[in-house]
Amino acid sequence: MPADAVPPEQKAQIAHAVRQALAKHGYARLTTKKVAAESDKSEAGLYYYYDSKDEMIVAFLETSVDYLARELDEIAADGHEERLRAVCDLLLVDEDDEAARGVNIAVMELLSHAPHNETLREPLLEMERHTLDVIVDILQDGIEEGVFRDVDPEGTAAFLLSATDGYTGFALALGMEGVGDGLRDAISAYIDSLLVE
Amino acid sequence: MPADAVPPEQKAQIAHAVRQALAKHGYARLTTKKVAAESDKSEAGLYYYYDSKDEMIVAFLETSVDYLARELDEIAADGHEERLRAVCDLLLVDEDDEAARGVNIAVMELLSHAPHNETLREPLLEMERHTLDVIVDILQDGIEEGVFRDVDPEGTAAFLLSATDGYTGFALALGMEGVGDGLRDAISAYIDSLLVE
DNA sequence: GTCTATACAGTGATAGAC
DNA sequence: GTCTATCACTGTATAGAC
Repeated sequence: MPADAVPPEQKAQIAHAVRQALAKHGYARLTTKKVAAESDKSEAGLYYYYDSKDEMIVAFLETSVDYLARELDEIAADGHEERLRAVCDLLLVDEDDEAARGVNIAVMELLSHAPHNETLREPLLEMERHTLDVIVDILQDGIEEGVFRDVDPEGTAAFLLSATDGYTGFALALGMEGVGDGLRDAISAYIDSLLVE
Repeated sequence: MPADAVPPEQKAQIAHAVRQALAKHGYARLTTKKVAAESDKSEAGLYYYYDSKDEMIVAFLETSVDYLARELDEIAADGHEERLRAVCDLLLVDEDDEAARGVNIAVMELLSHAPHNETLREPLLEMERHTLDVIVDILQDGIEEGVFRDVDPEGTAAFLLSATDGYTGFALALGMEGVGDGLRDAISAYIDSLLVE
């Protein structure tokens, strides 16, 4: 079946199973058998809807992109400064949130494998690109309205997104305890430094 | 053979082959056949020295830890500010350096898989821990000597390391062109903000 | 649509010749 | 020490019954 013809309900179910399996086993050890085990279907049942394992992962990624975009969109914060803080807070995964941690680390693994897998690259690129754009927009608006200093929005956004992504990749994945709090404070202080006096 | 009994010359050769294979194929698609293809040995030849594929990867990681530690140690820079800038410059891989890029992305992938692979976790933890300590030391010394403001060294170091790691994971792996320059400038400006007036 | 059974291509690791 | 040959197993994907 063409991937875009999969019924939404089935797509959501399979994406969820991929999500669970990825969080449990990581991408390198992900198998269709493990995805099936997390779903209410057999392996063959999955292949009725998707033609390959990669397409199932793409379904998960597309669902994640939508979810993250909605989360970012629904942030209720007054003013550009508070919005920026809220976005960073959202992206800096709580190390005690077991589920979110596993999924975030898995996405990091997919990201690192993107150079070798064209199929996964596109949805991942859209995910990062969109998040980056959200931050850039906040910065631009804030600069125009005199909230933030006249910094380069693109570079500053890349800095913040790199830091939140990197935190997942090195501190969360390795279980470095205590790093998160200091990092949160440092990012908060950095945002302070972006404000006009 | 116990891993610590492998002759240094053989360890270096195998580590190099793992390095090449990882850069070409990534961790998720790494096979002993591909490692052998990058070396002057057969698959069985590799197993004469190491008892498992994971041990070969650990050999690569240990070699990388040593190499990075030496690079950090050999940085010739006057003063704490310049040292900090040099370290960040070293950690922010040049996107045009094909070889370094591939290896760095592969390490990121290993990092993301660490939660699911105990064997790899230890050398990776040491790698990140050591780099973090180097940055913390520079910051502490600089603060004592009145070069840097009285910031939290741990949090600030975590911020910088997260940013450089994250850059590899999201911008380099996805081939986001142009992000690197803006990020470099933003980090440079951040380091400016750490200095006393 | 969903299942069981299975084809078929690797994969990690070993045996045994040299 | 290094190789060729091979084994047991797992992985993706498909066939065909229901």
